[in-house]
Amino acid sequence: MIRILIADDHPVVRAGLRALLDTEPDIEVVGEAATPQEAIGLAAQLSPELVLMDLQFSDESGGAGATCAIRALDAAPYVLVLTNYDTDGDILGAVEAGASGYLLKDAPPHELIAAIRAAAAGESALAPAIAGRLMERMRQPQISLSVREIEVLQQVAAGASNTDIANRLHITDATVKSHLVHVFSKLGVSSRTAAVSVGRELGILR
Amino acid sequence: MIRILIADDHPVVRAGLRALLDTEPDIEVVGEAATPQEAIGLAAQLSPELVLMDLQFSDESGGAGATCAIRALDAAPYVLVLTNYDTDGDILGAVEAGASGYLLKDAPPHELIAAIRAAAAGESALAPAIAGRLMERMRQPQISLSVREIEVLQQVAAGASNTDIANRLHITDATVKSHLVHVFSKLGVSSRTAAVSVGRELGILR
DNA sequence: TCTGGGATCCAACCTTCGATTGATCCCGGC
DNA sequence: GCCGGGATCAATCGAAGGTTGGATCCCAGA
Repeated sequence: MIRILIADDHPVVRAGLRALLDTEPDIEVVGEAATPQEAIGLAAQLSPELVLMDLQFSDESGGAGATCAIRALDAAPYVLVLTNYDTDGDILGAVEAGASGYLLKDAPPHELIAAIRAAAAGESALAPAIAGRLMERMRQPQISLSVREIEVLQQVAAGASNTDIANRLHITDATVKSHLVHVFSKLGVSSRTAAVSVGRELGILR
Repeated sequence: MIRILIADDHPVVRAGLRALLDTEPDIEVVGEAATPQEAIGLAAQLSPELVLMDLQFSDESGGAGATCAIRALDAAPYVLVLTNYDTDGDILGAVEAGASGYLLKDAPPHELIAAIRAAAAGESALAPAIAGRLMERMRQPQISLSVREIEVLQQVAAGASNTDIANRLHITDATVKSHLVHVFSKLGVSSRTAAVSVGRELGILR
């Protein structure tokens, strides 16, 4: 019997998961959490074998932190991330936080249940689309921006002009441009708007 | 007995809605659709009294179009939009398409069921948060971009240059600039990146 | 030790963007 | 029918944005 805790802020999704999982004889849903905090508390209290964790919570504190906290518990349950989006940043964040798997909510039920069994057995379960993305990311050399470059890029994303950024960061606009050149080069683009777009995809920007 | 059609591309959500609604004696789920096209077809075929419609479908054709098509049917069922996000653009699109109500997926079940009963009775049902937003939007001078302007803005957000956009939309860059001038003016900005930033805040961009 | 790479800074060029003005066509409402 | 608004295009010009090149500083490693 696999004992499962569901953590999702949507009552509808919780009901759906429970309905889907109740048909499986070897799976038991032992609790439901509507917030990341509640998830951590219930995970410690109920000590399930697996936590089905949503990444997007309405209070924006996110499921990644909760995943991290749960994985740090004494009887650490496995965490299977179940989310709507397959952006690189989210995936990487979840994996780094210690998730055993990453599924999309539009996955067919049998895939979801197979992933649950795999994760409960200690294996890692990635949706095929996700696995592909991770591989692709591993293949290409790490894209890492310096702190300053990220600061500049954030200002750009907020709609600031080069001189705006220069004033706010107390440097000249020549320097801003210089930082941007490096950002462009690292992200493989050649305009500020494209940089913002790629930055979002990669999870550098929120 | 209220006969309902569920339209959502997530199996989990469909199961959840069905589970929640099955407990209500006067509500019957007569069908489930996983795509907007299927939703239109089943609505015509089953002629339910109400369609629970998701706005975000994976194939990006969107639930708004389906809502419009369903409302144009002979025995037009009411459409209750049920979605994750409360961005202004989505709400307005749904209301314009003829939705009787707009609910968020994180709404508590009793609220959902109350909304279903209200919508089936021909009343309009808005989640309180949504209603507030609509009110606020009505108060401040309408910011509405034309379809073409939104298309251009989306290209800008993706990082395209004016000539890129011109090629993709099969117009000249003079026209692109013209559209952008209007966008800037409507959004109260003076650069493409700022336009993207504001566009995101207003929910025009996703 | 010194050398090379990375981060930060700056300056002089060239290109693109945005403002401005003005024009035509089409469609729907008064 | 006339008017307004959306979509289309053109030409100009100054101001941003992007390119190239070079400067310093610091730290790790040959």
